Amino acid sequence: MGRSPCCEKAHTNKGAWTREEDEHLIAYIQAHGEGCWRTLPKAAGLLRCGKSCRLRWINYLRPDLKRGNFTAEEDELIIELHRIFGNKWSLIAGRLPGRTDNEIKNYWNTHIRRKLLNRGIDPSTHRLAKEATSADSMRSNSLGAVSEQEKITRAVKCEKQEIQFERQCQELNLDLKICPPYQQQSESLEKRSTTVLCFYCSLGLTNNKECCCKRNDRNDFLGMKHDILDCRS
DNA sequence: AAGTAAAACAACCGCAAGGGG
DNA sequence: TCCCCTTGCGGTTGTTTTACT
Repeated sequence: MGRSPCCEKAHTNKGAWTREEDEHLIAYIQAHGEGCWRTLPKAAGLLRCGKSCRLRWINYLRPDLKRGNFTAEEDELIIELHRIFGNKWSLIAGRLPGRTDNEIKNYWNTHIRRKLLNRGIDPSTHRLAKEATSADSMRSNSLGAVSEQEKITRAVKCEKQEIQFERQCQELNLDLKICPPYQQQSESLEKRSTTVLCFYCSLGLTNNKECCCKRNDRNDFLGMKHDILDCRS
């Protein structure tokens, strides 16, 4: 006795959704809201698995989705967020209104990866490919015919590179606590909530010289307002 | 115009987390 | 506390579209 399958595979459709199925799903969710995905297909008269319905709704049918090409600013934002979060597509999607994790993931794999590679940047580490290669080889090479003194020298060099990288990360404000980072006590919430962030401040690059918003509050890390991390804003 | 390769997009699958009984 | 169920996530695969020869 294992757990029951998520759906009766013999009686469910697979593959591309038809217009009719889309209409059924939209109509049902508009009437009843998003609820139990497991029971939804039957209730909506769909021969689909609940997971499939959920995916279809979230990725393509939701009314708040933004279709169309990614802008250059969205590109850069995705790159910065990926540097912070890694392959946490849902977290990244949470900072890009109207975009889904699946959409971003596909876009990353088909466009941005290549774009970074063309820039000589390793997409997985966000470091210069040469730099990453030499750092890695320095680590792996330690078994070769290298003197103890040389090993120490290389280790120190590696350490320095890592410290430098960490400093760069710190500039991004990686404090991922639920509460926002340090805030000036004198600021009022009203004032903060109406401030529009520039691209750099929205990423937590609070001291970036490219900052153009010149606002007083530079602590609304990734759009966190009023002490709440709104991942699906 | 036809065939092929590459790119882009859509959907599925398996797993893990969290909640409730 | 444990077990089961549901949901959500990330990786992967399959299909369609576009570009090129």
